[in-house]
Amino acid sequence: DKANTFLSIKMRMPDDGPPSKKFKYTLQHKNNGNHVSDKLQQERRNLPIYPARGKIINQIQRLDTAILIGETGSGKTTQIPQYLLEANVNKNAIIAVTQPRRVAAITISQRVAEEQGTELGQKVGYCVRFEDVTSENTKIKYMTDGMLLREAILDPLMKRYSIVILDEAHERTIHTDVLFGVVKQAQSRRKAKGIRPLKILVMSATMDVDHFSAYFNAAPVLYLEGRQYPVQVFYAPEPQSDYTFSSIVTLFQIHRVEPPNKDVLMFLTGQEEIESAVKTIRDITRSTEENMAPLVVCPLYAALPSHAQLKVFKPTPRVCLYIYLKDKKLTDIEAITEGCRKVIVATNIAETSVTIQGIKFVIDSGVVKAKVFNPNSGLDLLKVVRVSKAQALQRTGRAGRESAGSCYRLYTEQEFEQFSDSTVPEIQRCNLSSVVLQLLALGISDIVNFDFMDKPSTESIIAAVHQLHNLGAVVKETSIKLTPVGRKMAAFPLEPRLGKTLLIAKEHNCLEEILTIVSLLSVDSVIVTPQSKREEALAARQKFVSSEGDHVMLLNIYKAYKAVKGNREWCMENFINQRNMRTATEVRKQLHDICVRMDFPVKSCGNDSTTIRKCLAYGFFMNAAELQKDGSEYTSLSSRKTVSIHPSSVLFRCKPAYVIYNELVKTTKCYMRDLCVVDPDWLSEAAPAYFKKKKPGT
DNA sequence: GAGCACTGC
Repeated sequence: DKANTFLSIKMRMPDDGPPSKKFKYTLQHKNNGNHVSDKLQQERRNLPIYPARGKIINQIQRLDTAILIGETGSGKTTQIPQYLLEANVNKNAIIAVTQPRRVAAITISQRVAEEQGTELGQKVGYCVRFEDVTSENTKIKYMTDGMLLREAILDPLMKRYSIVILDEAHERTIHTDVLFGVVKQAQSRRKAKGIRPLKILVMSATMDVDHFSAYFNAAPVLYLEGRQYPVQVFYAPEPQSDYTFSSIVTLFQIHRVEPPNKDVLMFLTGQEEIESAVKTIRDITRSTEENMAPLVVCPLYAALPSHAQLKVFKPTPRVCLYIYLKDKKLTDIEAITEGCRKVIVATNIAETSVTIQGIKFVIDSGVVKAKVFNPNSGLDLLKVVRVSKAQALQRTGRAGRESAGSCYRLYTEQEFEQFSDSTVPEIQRCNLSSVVLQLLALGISDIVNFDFMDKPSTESIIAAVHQLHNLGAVVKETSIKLTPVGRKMAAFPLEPRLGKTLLIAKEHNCLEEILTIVSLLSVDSVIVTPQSKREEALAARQKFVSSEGDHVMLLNIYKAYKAVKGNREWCMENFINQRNMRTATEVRKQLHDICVRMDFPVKSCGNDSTTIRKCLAYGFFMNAAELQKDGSEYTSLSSRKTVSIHPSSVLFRCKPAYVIYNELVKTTKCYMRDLCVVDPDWLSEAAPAYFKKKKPGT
């Protein structure tokens, strides 16, 4: 019945006109087959960045550090490394170009290799986790920011690079933020030591230029012009109480008046909300009496199976003519026959990670689901919050990538003015234990005074150091120092607790099993429980269940998965997410290789699950809880807070006296997720000092 | 008896 009111929102233009000049043309990457060079070279010369080529080279030639502002797609990411290479600004050494995402590093390097007329992995290559496609001939190396950071642990001066380009710096990923300080330090140390100079190029699409420049010792800023398409912005005339409803209303408002070949991108917050909106939209199109063009509705979020994600990229099909022929004029039909409309209902995955062709309309709810971290409680909380102005702008820009478009903001202009300018950098929002461990491994001991562009709070740094201290990774002398244990932990791409658990497993000769468990804990859940087939899923899972907890069950699942060689049908039948299982297998292989390199004997303890649980207790003693006297709930041993067993755990409805858990999530209650039954004696053995006041089980 | 934004090593 809500559907009948869908003209209730009237949009109006902002007083000062659309902020459309911000949005620029996007380079379309096409594979041109065999006759590469001439056509590709011509395409390169046609890019808006091309006329600025000489100037850019000159500037970078004489500068140590430069900041380059240009919208995504101005061609800067593909062209600038090539310009520098062609003018040999890199002096025959390697140019590193970082990207926040794997897929970007891979696809961009493919394109650049093509433009250079070389095989990928030769002059141009890429390096991301699990994949190193470079050789000794590689001069331009695209890589994830996290990869360069990990390399820096082995070589803090980054000696193999003469130029480091930090691309998409405005995204402020935790890795880019740490790299800012690390490259700056490498540059000045190399200068002091008389080693070949290191040039730093920071590329960003941000408006926050002054902040970047000030941080890099007033580095000059180069601006890039690009082609642009205007996006008209509309605001809601009054605050909206139900953004999902308003989004759907707006969609149909667009759908009734606009030519149907123009697709719509709608931003909502999460899987459940998206699926319900998709259903509502489909129901309305089915039940309406109006002659509307058909709508193809596609949900899009990261957890969606990849085959369903691919639907988004399919060209929108031609329209079913018969719907319109009966009472429409021919002129109307012409407009309609260009295609029916596709509407994509997405999370913020469509802001940066996924680019869809043909979007002319964006509907922005103005909200996003974000992780909020509280350093005092150590609790992560997933909350629906307002987007930042920068994020809203990013969403708006998605409407103008190929031609002019429109963006409907489901908030008033006054509300927009209240949004924060930019999203709080990740480094100020999350648990820092991994970052602190990495910085210490890089030889940086004074973390509180490290040269961050935006400092994380002192409390969160102290909390991280504290955790590392409890794990025996650091000692506090005159300064904070990494112990041999901490040094080994830093070698693994794992959060510190999991890294420590591996080291313990080595001592207990059960690395074989713990490698599996740790890998499964560090990827997204491999267990699927669809609402519609809940009973079926639980029945299928029954054969893996263990009374000792979720970790042992995960191990059982992995063994069964390996026994059928990762068979797809088996995964379907057993409600196992094959994609995440494959990732876990890759993680395991990587961790295994590191163990071998470090001369760790990878031994199996067979079916001795007690040893496995003991290792987990030794590594996770900070995440332990005891059953309360009345047997109803648990008390966390570290914070003395009341916590409960998450209903997804195999231990739900069981009442073991002591458990350790992988993580705590706060929703309606404080829930422990991924639990393992432990003996209280193991906890006090693991950390006698930690449990000095009260020994568990006494 | 609950509910899982998005990346990355």
